[in-house]
Amino acid sequence: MILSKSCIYGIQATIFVAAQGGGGHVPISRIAEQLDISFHFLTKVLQQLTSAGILESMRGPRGGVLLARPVADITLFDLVSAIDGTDIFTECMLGLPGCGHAAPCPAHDLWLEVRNKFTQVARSVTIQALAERSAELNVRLTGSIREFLPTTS
Amino acid sequence: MILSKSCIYGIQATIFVAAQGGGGHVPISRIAEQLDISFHFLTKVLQQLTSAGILESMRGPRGGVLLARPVADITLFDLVSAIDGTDIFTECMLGLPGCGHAAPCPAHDLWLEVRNKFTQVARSVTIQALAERSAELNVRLTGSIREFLPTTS
DNA sequence: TATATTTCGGAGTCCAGACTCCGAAAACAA
DNA sequence: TTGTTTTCGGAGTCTGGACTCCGAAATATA
Ligand code: SF4
Ligand code: SF4
Repeated sequence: MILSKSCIYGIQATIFVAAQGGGGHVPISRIAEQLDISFHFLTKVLQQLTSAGILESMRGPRGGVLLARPVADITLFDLVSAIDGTDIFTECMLGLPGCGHAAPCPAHDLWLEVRNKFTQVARSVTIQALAERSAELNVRLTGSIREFLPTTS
Repeated sequence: MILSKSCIYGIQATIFVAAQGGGGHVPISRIAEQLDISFHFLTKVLQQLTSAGILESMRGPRGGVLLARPVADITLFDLVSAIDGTDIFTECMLGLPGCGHAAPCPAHDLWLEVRNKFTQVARSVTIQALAERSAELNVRLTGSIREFLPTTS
């Protein structure tokens, strides 16, 4: 898996919050319930996003989290960086050690193209785009594929 | 890390074997020593490559492993598939579940481009290309970067 | 044949990521 | 104020990947 589970949960949750319209705070318990993620675990992931300035949180009744910035201003790159770090955008995908210290291996230019395209895509995909689509078809965010299968009963 | 440690070790070892010219069997103990990899661990990784038909092994004195196919015929794709599996070439890099069952998310086409480029590069990079270069500069394969630094003593 | 060398195969240890559990602090509502 | 809701923070458990260890099987050489 390219991205960690924490990261995927963070992305899903952020999309969900964005799709709620931003009227008020969304309690983490509801996000966890809707997306079928462990509440306690999701709590810690979203704490990372709040401390990264992507979400704002409030405690108490009617508390929860909301987006700290405009939806069009939050990209996949921001979320991945905040949770998994930026290594994935800077490391060699090949993983061979000792890079950049001597002449590059023959695959270098090709890998660089892949990595740059990867980064460029992550920077260009906004939460807004993802949220609009996921609002149309309310699927894609829940881990279950059962709802896509025709009901035989 | 995109590729597992096992996979990276397998790639490094295969390059090393290829760089030896293919005269005879190369003992795993020597590969492990030269590349600074745990011998017992590397043994298991190379067993995967032999069972995948990429390497051939022989026991006993003057035993070891050698390439089962021409160097120009072994690609990174082969090695990664044999050790880490093909998931990385087929999965969504985003990791969102439920894919392909309903309309794709807005990022789909972009991610597909990245994944296809990734696969294409992996298929086009041969062990021959990597081995030639690593034979020139005998570095790049050892994990240590000490040898790249100027010796002050 | 006897012996040294080397891969083969399985079992065990160690650690980080994934996930759980519990209590405390903050904020709203009655 | 009192109680309820909710995030915050830390500590604990579980699992798979990374790595170690040991004995057995195979093979070349003397
Ligand atoms: S030279 Fe480039 S492609 Fe080769 S191992 Fe280093 S970063 Fe990766
Ligand atoms: S639709 Fe495409 S990009 Fe979106 S989650 Fe699925 S595979 Fe990934």
